[in-house]
Amino acid sequence: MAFAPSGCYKVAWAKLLTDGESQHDARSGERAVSINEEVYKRLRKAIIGGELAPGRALSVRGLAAEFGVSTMPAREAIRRLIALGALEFTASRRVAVATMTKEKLLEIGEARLALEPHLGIRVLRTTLDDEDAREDLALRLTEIADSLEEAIARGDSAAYASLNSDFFYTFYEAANAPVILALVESLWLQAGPIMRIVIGRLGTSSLSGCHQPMIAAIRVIDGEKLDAAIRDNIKVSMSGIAQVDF
Amino acid sequence: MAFAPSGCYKVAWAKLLTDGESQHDARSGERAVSINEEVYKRLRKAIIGGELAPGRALSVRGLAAEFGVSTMPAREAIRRLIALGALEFTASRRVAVATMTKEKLLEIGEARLALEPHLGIRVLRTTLDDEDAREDLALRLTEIADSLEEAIARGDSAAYASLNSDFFYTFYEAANAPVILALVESLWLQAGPIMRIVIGRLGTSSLSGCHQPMIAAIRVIDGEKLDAAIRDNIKVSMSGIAQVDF
DNA sequence: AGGCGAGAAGTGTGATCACAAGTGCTTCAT
DNA sequence: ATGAAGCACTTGTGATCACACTTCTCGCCT
Repeated sequence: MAFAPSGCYKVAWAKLLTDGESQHDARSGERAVSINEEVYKRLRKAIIGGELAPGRALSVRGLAAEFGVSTMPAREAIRRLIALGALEFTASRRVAVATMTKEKLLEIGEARLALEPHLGIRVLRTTLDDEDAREDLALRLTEIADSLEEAIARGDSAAYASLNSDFFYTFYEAANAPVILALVESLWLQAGPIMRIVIGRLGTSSLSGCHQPMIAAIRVIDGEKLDAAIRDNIKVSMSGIAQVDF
Repeated sequence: MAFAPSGCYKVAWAKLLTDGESQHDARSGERAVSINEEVYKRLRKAIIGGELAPGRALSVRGLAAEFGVSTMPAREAIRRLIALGALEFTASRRVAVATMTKEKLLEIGEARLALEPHLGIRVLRTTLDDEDAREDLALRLTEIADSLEEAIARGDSAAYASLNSDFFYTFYEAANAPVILALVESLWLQAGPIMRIVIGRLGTSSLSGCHQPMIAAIRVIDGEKLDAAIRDNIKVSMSGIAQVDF
């Protein structure tokens, strides 16, 4: 009954719904985030992490049942992700994870190349005169990169996809650029599902060390090197996706 | 009762709700678009056209009443526009047209400069070996540009804002790049309201002839000239906005 | 007369029900 | 056994109601 009408195979991330720290509004009542926001965030994480295959059917009622909520929050979360291009309607007006086409892939790569280097430069700019913040960021990124290397060594493509998104999220959030970040997030939401499949198919071995140049460029505050590192990273990802057939 | 709780001044675009060709599904039944889609499209048009001032309060029930629909379609349209950054929550969890800050403005300008030239190049590419399509596009753009000049001559900033968005929409849709277009659309949705105010304040006189270089570049299929024309246009718009205080 | 508190109206959010349309499965006839 | 017709179920969409919270206003008390 994994929030899809048919097929209904139990997915591993179903536990995400229960082990998360959501329901404890009894905790000092300091923050009352809406239910639909919670549903949205978890669904988004699942999509960016590639835990849902492209074309994967979703349904309002199924998602609501899976999250133990009413249909309304599930509806709003789904509509929100549709607006961001992560989900889409099938020919019969049902909801599914957006499928990838060669054209869409080229567009996503082009847009990522156009936008993400700007985030990188902004990270350097915001941390320019705050060495502590810069070093803290580098350390956090190194930590994630280390975990990434472990995932690569294990051939754990699921962990890789999740950690890879964590890496860029941590990095780009430091850019302090919510508008551009939202655009990039939309792109990641669209690329996440197929990315996960590609990694699983091509293996993680060729991805070792991909993130080190970025960290190094941050440490030495070299905008050109950072720009090149980001673009290289995007190109590697996108060319990897392009190798699979749709 | 213009879909806001207080203030409630009658807005000119209220007629948009009634004179549109929405309800006639009796017409050959070829297309049954959902109500929320209709509400969304009209609200989006109003926002991009700058007919709603930044900070303008909206409400689900007010919008529903204005459109003569139930609260559900209004809700979904509002949530969708929130997801795209056009609307936002106020401190008291009410919905309003997103306000502009200097930081957001810089980000929007940066993103537009990063993305829109790509759409321009794609327009040239898609019409490269189809002179008829290219000339047709140029003619349609010229038509809009002529109307724009009339609006400028009249000092009609409302018509200018609407036609200007029509111009770019017509142009960018020819790029056949839905993913990138969606990103740009999000940026326009965020810039629309403030843009309209700026035009109204600074006047339309300085904007004459802004669109001709783009049309000319299309006709001679000159990518570099088109790129420069687009960037110039964006810079003019953004510097205009930057002149006003928030 | 002026400040203030209680109530009324309005808000977003969530839940539930109704309905048309689509899907797939069962079942009956050949 | 195989085909198709019919039915049961699921789907998205829209409508309506309930509820907690904010805001505004009108009337009351000092």
